[in-house]
Amino acid sequence: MAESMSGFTRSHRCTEVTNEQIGESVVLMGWVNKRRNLGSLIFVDLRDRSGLMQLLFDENNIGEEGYKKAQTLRNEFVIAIRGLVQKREGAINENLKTGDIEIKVLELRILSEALTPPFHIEEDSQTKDELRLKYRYLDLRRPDIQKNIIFRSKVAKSIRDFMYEEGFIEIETPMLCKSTPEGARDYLVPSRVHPGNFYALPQSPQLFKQLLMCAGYDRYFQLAKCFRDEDLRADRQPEFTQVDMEFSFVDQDEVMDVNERLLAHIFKECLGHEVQLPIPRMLWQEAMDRYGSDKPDTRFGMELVDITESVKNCGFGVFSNPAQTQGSSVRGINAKGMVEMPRKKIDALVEFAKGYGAKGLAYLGINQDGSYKSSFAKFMTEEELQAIVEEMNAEPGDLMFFAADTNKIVWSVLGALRLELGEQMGLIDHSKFNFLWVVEFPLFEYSDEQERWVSMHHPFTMPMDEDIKYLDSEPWKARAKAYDIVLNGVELGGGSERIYDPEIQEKMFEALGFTKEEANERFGFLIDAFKYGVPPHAGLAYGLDRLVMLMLGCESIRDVIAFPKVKDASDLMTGAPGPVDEKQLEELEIALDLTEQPEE
RNA sequence: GGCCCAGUGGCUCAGUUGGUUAGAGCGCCGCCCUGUCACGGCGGAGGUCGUGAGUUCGAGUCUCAUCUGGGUCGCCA
Repeated sequence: MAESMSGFTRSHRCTEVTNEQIGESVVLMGWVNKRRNLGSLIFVDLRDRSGLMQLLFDENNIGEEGYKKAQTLRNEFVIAIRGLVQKREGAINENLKTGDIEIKVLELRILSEALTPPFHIEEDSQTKDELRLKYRYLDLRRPDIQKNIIFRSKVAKSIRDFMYEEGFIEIETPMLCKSTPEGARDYLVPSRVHPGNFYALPQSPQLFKQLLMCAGYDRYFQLAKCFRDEDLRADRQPEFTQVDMEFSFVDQDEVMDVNERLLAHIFKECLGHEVQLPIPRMLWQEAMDRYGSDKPDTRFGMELVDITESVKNCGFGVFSNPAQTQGSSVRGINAKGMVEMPRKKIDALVEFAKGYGAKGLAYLGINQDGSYKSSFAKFMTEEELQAIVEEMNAEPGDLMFFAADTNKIVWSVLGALRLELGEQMGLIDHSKFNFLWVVEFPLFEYSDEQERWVSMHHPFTMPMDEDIKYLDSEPWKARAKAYDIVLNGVELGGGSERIYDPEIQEKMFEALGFTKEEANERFGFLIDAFKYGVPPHAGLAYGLDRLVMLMLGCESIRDVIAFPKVKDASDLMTGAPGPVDEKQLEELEIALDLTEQPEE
């Protein structure tokens, strides 16, 4: 039977009580973290979000009835106590912030009893995710998760402080939007009032923030919930939070400047870490050539080397054929000192490479005696091999891996292999925060699925001035005034200058294969808005979840989201998504046509 | 949609080449204990080995299917 807390007013959180209060009366409330019953003496570690405080129950202080009640305490009971702060008689617990004091309890109320939880409420839980997420409300009690969630709040506040200071206005944009089939899949919301019509949940507030610039708000920001109906990853959830911002009357450099200072502010404020400014910039092309990735992890080297020229005429067809093909290449990375890698491990890396589209992965090791250990040396002359060794800057003891294919595949394979080897070889310093701007992205990329050119960023991204001429004829050559901010090989955010010239916008739509009617149907309101006076504008958006994850060194964004979803985008705790009543569907005039019968 | 990994008391795990009654630590329950803090001592309960087929004299162990969770490729303007 739950007792009332009436008459009790909490005076402190557990770790807010200090030696200063010795002799004073305090009222604490919280959860029983641990009880140690010594017979005529009971110790209880009381837990709240601040930490732990030891309570002492002694029949001489609390009386016979109170002591009996204390004997019934179990883990996770919610209690309120009144007592006196005192110095510990026994040993001091160095592991606790409050390790040299305790509360001599004079009165106990059991506010809520608790079942034995299905797993221990403790730091560094080894419990399966499945169980943790089903009982997320218990998982969230764990001190390390609480630390993460509280830290996230601190980051959010730090962002708001900075943005307000810089003259940004926080404005909310709608959750119920118009579906625009460009980009990720939309989450759809049926309209009751307009049967057969649907809202879409925003993938980002992109169009609204551009309209806010049209409307003269000058500098806008928002911590915006965004939704994408795509498959999940360790760093991807179907709903996530963006730090979204847009500026008027600025160019790329000013956006980058403000954001560098924002990042420096957050890291200083929340971690006490100094971010070295300015953050280095790298061209997209350079990032791909050197790291095989548009989000390079610059915490270690092992860069890609292009050996296309030197294998053009070699006797190994796997190399010479792509080397002679436009848009293909042969490149390698050098795993220094790894020639002793067992064959089994090498084979595993070959399989790993195949997962990224490679047909195979060639390797060349130089033994200490100068002889080769290689999958292809027998197809080449000594001179040809020597040329490769020289280009790769290799010496005895090294093991090189090569990919030969289209550039796209070569980059993707070696980029992934580099990260894998970097991790395996322990080259990555996990205490580092390496920021990097990647700039001058291609404006378009070819979609094999849609068999047309699509925007790499979005259709409102401004081409680089000197590349506008390519829009009609050679779109693949056009670069964008777009920039990504990368931290430790993770894409933190991205942005661009936007098109505000209707002529260029029209050319963009043409290049993307939209007819005027289609463009009007999808984005008419934006095109119209631009006819009424639009300032040059640019913006950027970060993934807040990823930012917090990286700041805390977490492996998954689920560790910094209070109620995350699992791999198939369902919520193990609430069971969402679930079926709805017939009546609800009738109101929406929706009939289901399920090819697969739903489970019971 | 593809590939890889995992599933054994409440939790985390062990379980040999297929072979008696499936073990441990923690937790839980009971009794004892006045300075514990990984409290200690004694005793106890608790398992259709994710599920379903199959191979076998015999399956936690082997095969197939399936479910659940994780990672990843595709996908993510």
